[in-house]
Amino acid sequence: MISSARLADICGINPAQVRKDLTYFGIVGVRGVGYFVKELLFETRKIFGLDREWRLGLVGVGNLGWAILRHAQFMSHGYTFVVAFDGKPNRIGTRIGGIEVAPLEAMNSVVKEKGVEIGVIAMKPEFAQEVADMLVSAGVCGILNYAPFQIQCPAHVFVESVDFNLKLDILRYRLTSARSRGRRIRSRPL
Amino acid sequence: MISSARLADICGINPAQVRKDLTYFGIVGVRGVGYFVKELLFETRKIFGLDREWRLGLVGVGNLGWAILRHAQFMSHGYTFVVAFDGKPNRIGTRIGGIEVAPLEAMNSVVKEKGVEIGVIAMKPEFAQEVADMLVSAGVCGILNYAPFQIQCPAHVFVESVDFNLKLDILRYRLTSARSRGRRIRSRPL
DNA sequence: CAATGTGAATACGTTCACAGCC
DNA sequence: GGCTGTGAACGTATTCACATTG
Repeated sequence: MISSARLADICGINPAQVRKDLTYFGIVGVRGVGYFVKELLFETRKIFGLDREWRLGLVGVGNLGWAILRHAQFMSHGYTFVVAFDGKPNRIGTRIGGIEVAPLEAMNSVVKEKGVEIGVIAMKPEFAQEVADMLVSAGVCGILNYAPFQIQCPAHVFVESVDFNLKLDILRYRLTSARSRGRRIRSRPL
Repeated sequence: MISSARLADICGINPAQVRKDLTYFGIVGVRGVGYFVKELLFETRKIFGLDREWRLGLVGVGNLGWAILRHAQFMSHGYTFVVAFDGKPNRIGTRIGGIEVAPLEAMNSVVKEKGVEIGVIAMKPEFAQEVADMLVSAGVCGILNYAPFQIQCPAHVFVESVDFNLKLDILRYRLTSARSRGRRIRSRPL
């Protein structure tokens, strides 16, 4: 068993928050004791869709594509890359990490055939929208976009974009504001 | 000039929000007219530390490291990679995109010599902490961590981690909750 | 007793609305 | 007239506090 206090401590949040969140998802504990770890794991995995394997298709097998696949193999949790697509002829037909590299033109049929549910875009930004359109018309229900381009999709397709620069921006902001704060304190100690 | 209404429209938020945020940073507009675009750009760039070049050092020149460098070259905004480090002997001494690859052991001296301010970790998770410690003792003031490992650093060093899986988790959560919501609606139309 | 479940209290972020100014 | 700057109003998220229960 585990208490909300311990969970909160691990996450660095308030115990009441943990309890509120868990009840929101219908997870109840035992008064005076805590929550069943096993139930907690089972339910949270279900909530995040980890109770089944999602079928992913990679688009673009450059450096980034490779890195994503490696990462996926390292910590595969609830998803599998079932196919990869690329535009470069010399890459077609090769296999990376046991996954077949198919031509972009074959996307429509291959997505249906292999049952790809989520498309992962790792292309140059100039092709991102084009590739997204192809994925949508091929019938994926979600897109994970790693290209530095704001892609546009119909409402029924869920899109999440990974911005490589966002965290760097945050870091620079925090570094600059920390410095100017320091300066201000020195000159005007409130 | 540009109005808060137009800025809000572009960002998909409320005009009052834009004005509140801008005044927070001391940016004031002209009543009845709007904000000076030039001033806005100048000030916001300053806020995000884009008014100068940050000197970055890459640690790990595998697929991910390459992808990060490529990305940086593509949209270089306020930062430059001045050096790369790697543990593999066959990579040392080579140059990737005009940047020298130095051995990990040389980090302490090279970071000081080249004036590296932010270290970018693109190593396997098992080496992430070790490399972070090296960067800290070499004197970087910030770390951008791409490895799937929660690194621990002293308080004076700012750390931001890029989680490759977070957005995929969100996507799966949204997809599952959308489906169960749909199911519920069909069986119990409220 | 110890820790949950939850209404009440509080804090916070967002939006409204309008006086003030160009 | 039009748009800013901002106090007040509002809504939502977080935290408190305590009755409740195994």
